[in-house]
Amino acid sequence: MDAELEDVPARQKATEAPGKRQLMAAALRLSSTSRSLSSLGLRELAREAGLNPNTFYRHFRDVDDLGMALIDDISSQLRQPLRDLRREAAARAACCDLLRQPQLFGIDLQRGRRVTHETVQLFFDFVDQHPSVFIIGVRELHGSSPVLRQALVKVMDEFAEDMAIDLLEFNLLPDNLDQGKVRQISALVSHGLFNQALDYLAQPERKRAIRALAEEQIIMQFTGAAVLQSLGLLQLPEH
Amino acid sequence: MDAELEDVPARQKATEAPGKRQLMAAALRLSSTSRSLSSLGLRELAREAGLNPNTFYRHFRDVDDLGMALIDDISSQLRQPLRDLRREAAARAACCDLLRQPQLFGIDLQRGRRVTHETVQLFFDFVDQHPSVFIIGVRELHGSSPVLRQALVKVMDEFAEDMAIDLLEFNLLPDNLDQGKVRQISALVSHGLFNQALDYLAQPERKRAIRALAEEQIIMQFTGAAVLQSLGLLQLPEH
DNA sequence: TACCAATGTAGACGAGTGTATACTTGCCGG
DNA sequence: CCGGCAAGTATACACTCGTCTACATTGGTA
Repeated sequence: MDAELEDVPARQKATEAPGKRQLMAAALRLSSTSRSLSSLGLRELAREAGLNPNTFYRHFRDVDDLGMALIDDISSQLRQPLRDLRREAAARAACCDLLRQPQLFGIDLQRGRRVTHETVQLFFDFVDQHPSVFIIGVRELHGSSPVLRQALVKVMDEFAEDMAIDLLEFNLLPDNLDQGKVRQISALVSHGLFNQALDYLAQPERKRAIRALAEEQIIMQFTGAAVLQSLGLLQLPEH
Repeated sequence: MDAELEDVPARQKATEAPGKRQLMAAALRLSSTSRSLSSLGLRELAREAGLNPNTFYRHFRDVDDLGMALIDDISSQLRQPLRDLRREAAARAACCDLLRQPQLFGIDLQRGRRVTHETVQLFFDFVDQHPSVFIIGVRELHGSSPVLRQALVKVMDEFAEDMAIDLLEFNLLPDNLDQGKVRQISALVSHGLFNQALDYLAQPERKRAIRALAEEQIIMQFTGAAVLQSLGLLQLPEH
């Protein structure tokens, strides 16, 4: 296959057909209000996009196919920015601790709390800026279409993997916590974050509370893992 | 194969027309495979139930109405059994500890691990016996219909509330952990359990691994909460 | 210039859908 | 025995849907 088509600086080169983009945007619009992706109709999408129904066939096989394209788009839109976010958060939180703080079971609670705070704030800011993306993402992650579900699981795993890498690189965890465990916790934390993003968007009046809650849960999860690990009470992760 | 909506123990005898139950069973059957509840059609349901399309109107206003009825049914089918399960687990796990074990930050880890193990095993056994119920439950919890979503959030909250009550009653948590905190953790744990139930059903080959994972996550969450609480590092729960 | 591939449009077909009106059947209190 | 009532049935209508075949408009290229 041709891998040379991908290095184009303008990302959307491959998906540049106006109609295609209009259809994908229409899908985003329609399903972010109160519909599931797989319940969208061919003609409905075309109508929303202001196009002829048959135009759909020029770009997609069926609605699931469009869903996959949408998820690919979402994934590449989210992964790098979120990663940059986390690095920025870590940098910002680490700027002012020149000396190691008191440790508890190998964990530096103050530093952990600071970087968690920054990460969570930036994450939810990001959610605020891309609401529909998160809405469909979480919807279809638990949805009825196996293909979309699997694709989104992959996106989430990548997100968790990135987080694990950063955690290891920035030495945010006690040394004795092995790598598999870090991945497991990262997956747990990212699942939690994404799920809470839905509540966050659905209940604007509780936004501050949900942010605080998310922070606390993350702290709890890492603390629990660190304590149990340092006591040798964690089982080996079975893949 | 699916005998989940079978015998009615004279609970809601007055409101049970044969056709109504057939329609609800049909909805459960159709949506547990690969459909979302709100995407089901009037005639489709009637066909599956072997009834005339118009019979639907005798019992429901629209598909969401049927969804609500289904959720009510599910709720009353799940709540008490799950509660009994948890009590049984606590009793079974407590039968053999006459003396208090060594405590860490106010938490009795061995006892906690035991009761967690029993609870998780019984929970997943229950999931094995009522697969479709959990599939639709979790699907629609993150689904696109606001009414169904809200109804299921209520079901989950009740489940978490029951769990919190049991936790307090059985003294499974350190005394310094205040009641609001217990509720919060219970909600977290129950959300986690229900979500993992989906993975559990979707990947039968990983059943054992998922059970172990769930156990461990629960232990982690409670440990983290207890440690942070005893260090006075938890914020007050808002709301 | 002429070709051609990609994109978008037009109209039509059959199947499926939600819903309204009208009919049949079984049951239960007077 | 009767009349009402709930549950289920039959038929019909207007509409949307996915899909098919055929046609129009580009822009690049041989």
